[in-house]
Amino acid sequence: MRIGETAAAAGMTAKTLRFYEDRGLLPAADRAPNGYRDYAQETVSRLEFIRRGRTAGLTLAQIGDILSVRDIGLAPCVHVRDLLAQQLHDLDARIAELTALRATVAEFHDAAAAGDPAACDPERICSYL
Amino acid sequence: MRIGETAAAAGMTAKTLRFYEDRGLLPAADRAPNGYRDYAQETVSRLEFIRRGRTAGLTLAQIGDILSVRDIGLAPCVHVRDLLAQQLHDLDARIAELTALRATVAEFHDAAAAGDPAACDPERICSYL
DNA sequence: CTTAACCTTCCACTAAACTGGAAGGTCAAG
DNA sequence: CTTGACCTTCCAGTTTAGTGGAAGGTTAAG
Repeated sequence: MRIGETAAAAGMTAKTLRFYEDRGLLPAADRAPNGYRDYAQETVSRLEFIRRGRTAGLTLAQIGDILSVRDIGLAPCVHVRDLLAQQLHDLDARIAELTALRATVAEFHDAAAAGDPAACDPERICSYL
Repeated sequence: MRIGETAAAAGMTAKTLRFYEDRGLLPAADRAPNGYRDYAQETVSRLEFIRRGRTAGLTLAQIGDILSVRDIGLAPCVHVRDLLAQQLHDLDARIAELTALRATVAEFHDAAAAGDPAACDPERICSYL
């Protein structure tokens, strides 16, 4: 697959893939005889993993750490295991923060929904926003 | 409360509070006769809310939107309600992404933990990392 | 009455994660 | 055989969220 096709499959741009390669999140791609990057199908999964991590608020450096562990083939090394345990811990904390935030926003929403919607003219731009 | 004390209570720096004020996330603080900012106790909750949002990966602009709705006093306006519904939807999507990511990392971790930790000398820096 | 720890404003700088654009090569279609 | 849509490298600019530091005011403690 060429870079544009691969990027589109992962919902990214070709620029972003070159950037990720530069940052070490993607291994240097194979090259076609004409010099074009040639990606394997699995690259899309890798990119989707990166995207999930980004959406979750991880930095590219953190995602890179996780990927480098995966790339090693999951050697039974205490350091690798501990790194992953740390990542899990961080993710749990992040999920807890997000859940707390959701609860707070849900309270705001319920209070707003309790009011009479007819009290606000839908034709007019809301004067508050 | 002075700025440093308030910032410390929320786990931030005074610089960050001034920055948030500049960006409209904090209303302009009352001033003591000497010109120092004087914060109310509730400011800490507001800062904690901002911090939760940041940890969750929201931008300051998104957090500002939520806060401005809260500041209005939750008027029963369809637009306000819809904005909050959208925020809830976004938060749910983010929680789902994060949960999926956690599952993937947990798989890596379980595979790594299944190996024999004794196979790696804890004294040596892990050769893989 | 000076020192230290606060505070003030303002301006510049940083890091992360892209994004745009220039200058040029490749290749299938008309 | 040229046009258009790809691709290449390289370098510069943008946005977000701060951080650092200068230059100076305030106040409690020694």
